[in-house]
Amino acid sequence: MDKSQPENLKNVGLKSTLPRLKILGLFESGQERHMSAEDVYKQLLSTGDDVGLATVYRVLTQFQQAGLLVRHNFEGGKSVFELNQGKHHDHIVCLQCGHVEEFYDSAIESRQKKVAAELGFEVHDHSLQIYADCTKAKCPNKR
Amino acid sequence: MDKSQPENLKNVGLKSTLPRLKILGLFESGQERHMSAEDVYKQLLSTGDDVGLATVYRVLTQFQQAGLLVRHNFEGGKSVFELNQGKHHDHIVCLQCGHVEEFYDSAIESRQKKVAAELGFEVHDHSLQIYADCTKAKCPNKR
DNA sequence: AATGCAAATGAGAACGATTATCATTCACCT
DNA sequence: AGGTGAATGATAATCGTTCTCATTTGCATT
Repeated sequence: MDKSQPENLKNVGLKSTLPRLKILGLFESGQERHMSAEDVYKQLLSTGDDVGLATVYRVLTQFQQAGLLVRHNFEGGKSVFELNQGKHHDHIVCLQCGHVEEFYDSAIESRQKKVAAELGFEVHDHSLQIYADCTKAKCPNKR
Repeated sequence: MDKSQPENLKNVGLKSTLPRLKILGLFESGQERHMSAEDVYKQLLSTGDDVGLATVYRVLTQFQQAGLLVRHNFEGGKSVFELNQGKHHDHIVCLQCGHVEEFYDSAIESRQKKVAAELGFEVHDHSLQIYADCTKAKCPNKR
């Protein structure tokens, strides 16, 4: 199984504490790929692995800064995190069910770099979301 | 000059009241293209055209729903609005000074449609922001 | 294995952006 | 001009998130 080795945390300069191991383990379990702080908090509560909400927020931010997680700001105000698996991608978010699908398009990526360069900007990051209705059967069509 | 004709509001089904005319006029004045609710509120205060903050929020949302304004959710939590002038575009946001530059790239647009279609989604909307450092002299490099 | 200490945690207060409530005021029709 | 339902403004409430600070914990050292 996946056991979120303490080494993972040590390697990025974070002391391996119980709350941090539980939170990382939750992302590594692969149950849910995209989770908000609230999602993580409730998930841990439900399994009896209580971690304070403040700690969840702190740890998620630390993990993001350490590069273990990636933060997304979709519509709706709240931040969503996912495990950073190296390969950058963008998202399509279903407006009906909230389901998130990932995609990568090299043409889009390269055009972005070109456009920014032409305007005299040095790109740090970008954020692309497509909001759509997912027409597939698997869409429960319900938030 | 620009006088935000009452007709503009009537046409979209909104009673033309003083607060609404002032807010629309502010966007039409072209002083500042991208403004948050707070920006609008302060701007109106500074010219003595007092409008309650709650009203600013309400009116901005109504204008967005009516299609007069477009709402953007850049990083940083607060919503930013701009006059809807028909032509869609994306944004580059300077992480130093917060300056916003607009761009449109048809290659990016068409690739998005294609990608979504391949994944079985019906696109409603999309949101693309490039976060960068603006290297131009005009950048005050300060938030 | 016991000790010490800085770093991490948790409970709750505080915060910033936004929305809801509700009494008062206004736009507009007759 | 007058009546009425919609719009406004002051304020309370809400939501996601961060801060504060007393207590606990990881872990290196005895």
